[in-house]
Amino acid sequence: MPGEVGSGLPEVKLYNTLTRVKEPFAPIDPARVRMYVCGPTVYDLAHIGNARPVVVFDLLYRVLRHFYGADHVKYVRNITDVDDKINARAAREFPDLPLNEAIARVTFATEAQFHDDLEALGVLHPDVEPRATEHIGEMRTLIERLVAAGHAYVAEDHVLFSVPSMPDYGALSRRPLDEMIAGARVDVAPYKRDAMDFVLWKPSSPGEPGWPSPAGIGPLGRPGWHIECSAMSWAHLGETFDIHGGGIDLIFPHHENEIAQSRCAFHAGVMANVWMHNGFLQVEGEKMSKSLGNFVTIRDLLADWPGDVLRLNMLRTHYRQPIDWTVKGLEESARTLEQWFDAAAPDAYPRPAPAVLEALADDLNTPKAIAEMHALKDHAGKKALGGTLAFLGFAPGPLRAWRDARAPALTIDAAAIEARIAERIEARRNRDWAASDRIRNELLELGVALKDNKDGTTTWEPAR
RNA sequence: GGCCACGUGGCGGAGUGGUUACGCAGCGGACUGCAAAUCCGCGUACGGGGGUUCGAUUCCCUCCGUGGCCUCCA
Repeated sequence: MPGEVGSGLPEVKLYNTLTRVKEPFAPIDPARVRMYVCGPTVYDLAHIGNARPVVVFDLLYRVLRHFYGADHVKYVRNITDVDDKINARAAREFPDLPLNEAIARVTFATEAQFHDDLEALGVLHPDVEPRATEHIGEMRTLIERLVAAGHAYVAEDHVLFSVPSMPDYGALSRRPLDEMIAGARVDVAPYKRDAMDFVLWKPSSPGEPGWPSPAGIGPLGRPGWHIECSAMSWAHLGETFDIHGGGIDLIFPHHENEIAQSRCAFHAGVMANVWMHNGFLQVEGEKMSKSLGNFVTIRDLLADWPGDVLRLNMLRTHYRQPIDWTVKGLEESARTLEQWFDAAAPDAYPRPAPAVLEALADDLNTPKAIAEMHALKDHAGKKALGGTLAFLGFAPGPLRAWRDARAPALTIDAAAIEARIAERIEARRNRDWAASDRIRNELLELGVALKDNKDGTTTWEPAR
């Protein structure tokens, strides 16, 4: 069994937000490693910040598959397709359509865009990609259980989770309840028994998406924000599973509330054993926001860069650190990737070099892994580098196509270049350096860079 | 206001209680008619102030700065 002592594989260690410590990863069942990652709410084009968890947890997925076997890891990443932001966008975008039809258009189109983006980023498909609207039944079941157990109550056709009913609420975000209440800046809905209580289910007005409500509520309703992840992880991974991931901003309230719902519904001590959170992303040193005008979608970036460059740029920073997304960084990433592909042996199997794997096993230390890849390039590790690149999901084709497309169009054809080179070789033979340099400069003006090789030949390539 | 992160050399970015990160840029050398490319080599660092310690960039306190969460958010 991979991972056991003596197998030669390093131990997988992961930083756990629950304990705030890096700990050895021990799956509940090594034959069935289970991971859930919060996917997008499909109301708008995904931005580069959305890409971070996708890329990071794709890498973790690859590492886990390597350690435990591809058939022994189950990765679930959901699509949240019921949400008031979706409703608002749909009403704005398609004011003449019935709301439900407008919503279907928004979610369908956004999900398709998201999948296109991820395709270009080269991430693997999760094993299951459930949609929230396909799991309304599980949500109702969870809510019924919570009401029956006294962890939730009905008020004005809403169902609310009773936070005080859970003594250790707040363990993930480490927020003592009294402090949260003291710092609360929101108006508390009058039907809440406690300011911290959150919505599990709410009534829908006519025209809004609605489903039969739980807990004896008459009007149709729709789920609150957090219940869908409890329902989908339960449906596909069970009551308790190994890893739950997402962006650091989801720690509170989203993940805290997921934990509350799932643990109280199942009377379980844990929902997931390991909670992992990727850090935030800034753009050119500033917070990304629509008002600042620096809101960068994945689609925008893919217009200028191959997906692999975006991937590498994402992984140059450790996943828990903040990352500053810059054009300069992208240029450096592109150059690094080009060097690797130029050096790597092309026919290698997709498998990580041991030193790279060791770095990745240590809480996805990608900067260390990248350093090890540079070492492979420099020494007798060209085949291992190729295998590592393939393991990480990098393929040379798109980068080469991008590089070719990016080079300025040559206004001179290859035969003419060769003729000029021959001319220059003749000039050099005659020690006519002025003529030689003139030809070289003229060609450079035309976008052709000459290289005088040690064997006396001269070759050319498009100037960068 | 409350809570939580982060602050490493020109830039990006790991890591560690005492010894090389790594990459980019820069500098020097080799090669070259001169370059380019390539190869070899080199440098500068751990936000400020206290404390613990034989010794701290690494632990503790504090201050400053940046960012995040507390409301939708990856």
